[in-house]
Amino acid sequence: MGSSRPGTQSLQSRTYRALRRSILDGDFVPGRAVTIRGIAEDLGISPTPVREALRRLVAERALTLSATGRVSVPVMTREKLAELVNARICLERQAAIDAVPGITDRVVTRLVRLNRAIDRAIEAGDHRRYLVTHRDFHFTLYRVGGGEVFLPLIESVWLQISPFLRYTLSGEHLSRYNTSDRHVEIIEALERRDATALGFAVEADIRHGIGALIESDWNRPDDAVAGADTAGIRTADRESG
Amino acid sequence: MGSSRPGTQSLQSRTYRALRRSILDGDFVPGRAVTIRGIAEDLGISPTPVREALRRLVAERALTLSATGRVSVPVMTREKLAELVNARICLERQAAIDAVPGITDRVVTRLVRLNRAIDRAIEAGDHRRYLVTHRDFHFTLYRVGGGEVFLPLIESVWLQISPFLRYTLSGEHLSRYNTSDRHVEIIEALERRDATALGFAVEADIRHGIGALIESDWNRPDDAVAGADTAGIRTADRESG
DNA sequence: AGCAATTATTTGTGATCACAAACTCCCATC
DNA sequence: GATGGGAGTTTGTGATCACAAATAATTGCT
Repeated sequence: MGSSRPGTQSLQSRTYRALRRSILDGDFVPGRAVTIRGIAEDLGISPTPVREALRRLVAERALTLSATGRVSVPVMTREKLAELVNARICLERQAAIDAVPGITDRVVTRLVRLNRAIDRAIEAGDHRRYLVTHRDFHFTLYRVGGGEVFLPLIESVWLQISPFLRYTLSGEHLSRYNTSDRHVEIIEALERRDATALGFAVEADIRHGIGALIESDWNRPDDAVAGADTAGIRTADRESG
Repeated sequence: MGSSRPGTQSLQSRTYRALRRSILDGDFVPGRAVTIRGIAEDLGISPTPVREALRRLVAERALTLSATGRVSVPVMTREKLAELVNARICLERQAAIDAVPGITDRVVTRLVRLNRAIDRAIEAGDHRRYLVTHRDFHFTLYRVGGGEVFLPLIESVWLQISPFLRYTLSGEHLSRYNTSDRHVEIIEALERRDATALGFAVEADIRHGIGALIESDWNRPDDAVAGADTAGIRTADRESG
């Protein structure tokens, strides 16, 4: 329909995916406003599909909609972060446990390989690569359990946390709070097909990986980070002058 | 903006709310298709706000989007229902536990009153009133814990279960599987501010309330139910001929 | 009558436009 | 110099239109 060639996905869907990836990769700075026309111009399309993509991200709580209709990247609060950590523990522990019956050696091997990739990213100080491989590790595990219910819920939580990770996983934090050790626990529990141990390992991974950051100086000013248009997405300034 | 009077919410928002309520109240029959133009005509508005409202509900997994762009009410499967029950247990147990510190006698009194209203609805065989009061009971509890993270997640799960409840909570099922007893356990745990007991009570409520229906004959044909336009929403037939 | 091909209708998609609310910027005033 | 008001700009909203894909209806053939 519309002016799309057969086999090509809808513009709104591609826009959504591009924005979503940008958010997960940490390109979106909390507090900044995202305008429909701004993104539409950057992508060379009309505002219509952009509007829908943004509304979808708002529905998934990745972006917030102000009372005046402005879409912006949500600002993290301590209370919200604590809730998000709790939600991650709830959902991901269950998703991991549900995955146990479907775990094969092949999956474990892949997780081991991903874990090495995470270590390499940390060693190289590659912030973006760390995010991608870390995300891949977790969702590779959760996808085993099938999960047309849990996966979207977990993705929503990750989308809400991702813009905040930009502050915490940069620079020295990247090495300090690395989650590799806990991932080893996860892998060991998987090799034993031990659901209980896996649940504890996942909880420990989340709690110590992100939960430990609740009390750190994560409320840094926006100007500490720049270059938010890595994926061709422009985020308009909110407060300037 | 647009042609809305000041103080009036956007058309898309009101449309979303109307559709959402219809879904939660069980007016949407699984398997039926919902068309943008159909709803727009019923509401006397243009397709634009309806499209966005539908996409938002799709994002919240209340409706599904087929590969051809058709929006329809999702059909429940056993696997999906089992997952939804698990998700409810995960999320709502945690939300209830988080609510304990904020519980006041006033809240408990209100829950007791709502529980009586649920009993009255069951006694009267009032299907819709049961759904409304039952929902009010649970969300009154979960709202105490604040929860700008948990509440949307829980609402998403409820939206996914609601169209299915239409089949189970009608007729004799309404009295057989009533959840009043478990609600009493919840209230007693709240009076004692006992978070652990509350968690178990919530889990038992969900597991016995809906989980017990997994094995019953819930896959009834669509023609068993009619009159899906109680809230002025028309749902177009999917397969006809 | 049963079935396949064709036509007709419905439906989603994306662009464009008009409008009003919100925001920005600038200047006058205290 | 800080503050309040007003003009200009930006931005979201909703309606309308054109187009193509998908579905439904119909026709024609065996």
